[in-house]
Amino acid sequence: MPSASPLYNFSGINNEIDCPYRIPSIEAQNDTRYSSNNYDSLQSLSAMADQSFNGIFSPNSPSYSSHIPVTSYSSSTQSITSSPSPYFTTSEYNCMYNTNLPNQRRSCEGSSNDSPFQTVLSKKGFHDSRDDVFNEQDQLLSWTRKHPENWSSEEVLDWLIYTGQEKGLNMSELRAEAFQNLCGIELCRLSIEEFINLEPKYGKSLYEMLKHLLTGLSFQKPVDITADYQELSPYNNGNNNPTPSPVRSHFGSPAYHTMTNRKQEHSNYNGYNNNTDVYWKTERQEPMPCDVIDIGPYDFDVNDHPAVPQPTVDPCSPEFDAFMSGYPNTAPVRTACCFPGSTYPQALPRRRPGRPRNKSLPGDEESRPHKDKKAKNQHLWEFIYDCLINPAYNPQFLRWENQREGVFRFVQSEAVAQLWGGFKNNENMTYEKLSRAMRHYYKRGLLERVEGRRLVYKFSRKALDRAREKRHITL
DNA sequence: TAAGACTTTCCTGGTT
DNA sequence: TAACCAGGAAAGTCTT
Repeated sequence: MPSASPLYNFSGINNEIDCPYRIPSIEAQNDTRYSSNNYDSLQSLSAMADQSFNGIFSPNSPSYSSHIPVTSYSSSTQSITSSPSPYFTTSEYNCMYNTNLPNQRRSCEGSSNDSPFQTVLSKKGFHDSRDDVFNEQDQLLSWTRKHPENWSSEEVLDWLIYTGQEKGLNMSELRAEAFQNLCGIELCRLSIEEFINLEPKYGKSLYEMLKHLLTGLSFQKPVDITADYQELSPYNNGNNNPTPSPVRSHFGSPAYHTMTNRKQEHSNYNGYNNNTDVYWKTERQEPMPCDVIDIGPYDFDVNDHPAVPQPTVDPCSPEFDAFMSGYPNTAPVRTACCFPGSTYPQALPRRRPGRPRNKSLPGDEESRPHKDKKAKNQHLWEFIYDCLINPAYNPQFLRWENQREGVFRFVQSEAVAQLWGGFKNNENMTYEKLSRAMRHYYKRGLLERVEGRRLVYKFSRKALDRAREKRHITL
């Protein structure tokens, strides 16, 4: 089985499939200029890594620098090592920075070729592609945009490496591989003793840093979820912020409207407000005025959480068994965020299917994310069905109205659209578009109209039979 | 290589 | 007014 991350290769150690369906944020595009919530990024980041990035991470830095930790795994020592140059700029991305000396730039001529440590860039063969660089950055820093409980096993490692570097741990001694089979929720549930057991030398420090990180987080109030949800949410720390979800606040306007306006908004935006709370109360969605990879904000809300204990699928039911069958050796909580057969998208050059966006729209070329990853080959209606039988998404995002008859309802239509968009590597997906695709199924006899009911659809018998047969579900 | 399937995007117009 | 629904049209990828 391949390693969970192409960046970490622990030979001989089993990795498990991680959560493939994640709501991508608007800033999960090729850069992370789209800051996105009320989480005080700089404060929490400093809690995790008290080294200052000084000018390098200054949001208003005119250098337009982007930074990315660079790590590699040594097959000979079975340990992860960090490049002495864990950062590079995208404007000069053949130049390297020293994490321990954040302001000290190394020679631009000094590539990693002289180093036993492999860099991201060297892994990519020094593609002269800014897009690839951004994608890689986004991949390595994706953990910064989620609650730790939402981290995939890759992101656990990303956090581990990043934190180890920033805390100045001896990375050659850090047993990162011991954590590689843990997803975020499992990591968060580890006791200090278990941390130490996994990593005798640094386990205590890592545990404390994780707890520090967790206690520094603030969470957003769900938009469509009931008060019960609030109470159930493990993130409800009594400090719910009424700030609308950045993800959902983005949903309100059609994509073309966003595209149309973004460039203008961008051009009008005169500075990044470090007070992310204020930033999000203004519901700004435009990019920050520089290409800084902002490792601070967590791009998630409580709705993007796999452990919400509201399953409607009876754990004893055949559906649940079918759902779980793809993960024979994993715990329910973990498998609840996974889908059988799903893997992380491969970074293959490819155009996104469908009609190209109107190039005449202002700002299109700049705001349009680069979708170069291969989308999974699954049909939308099957995706919807899978979500419906997944307690991680039902009833949080969509739910059965009549499971036997195949009638279901979108609870958070835009969130489902974002899930679908994430699945297809298309961050521009909206419910508008998803619903259009759904309506095509009427003609094909896979969906039947449910008159007079908004957000309610019905699988045809044909679709139900096909889906249930494929998943060995009997009702 | 072609054709059909499928999805995405854009759009207009209508309803709630 | 916003959100949703309906469906035509175009254009792309994917599968066979």
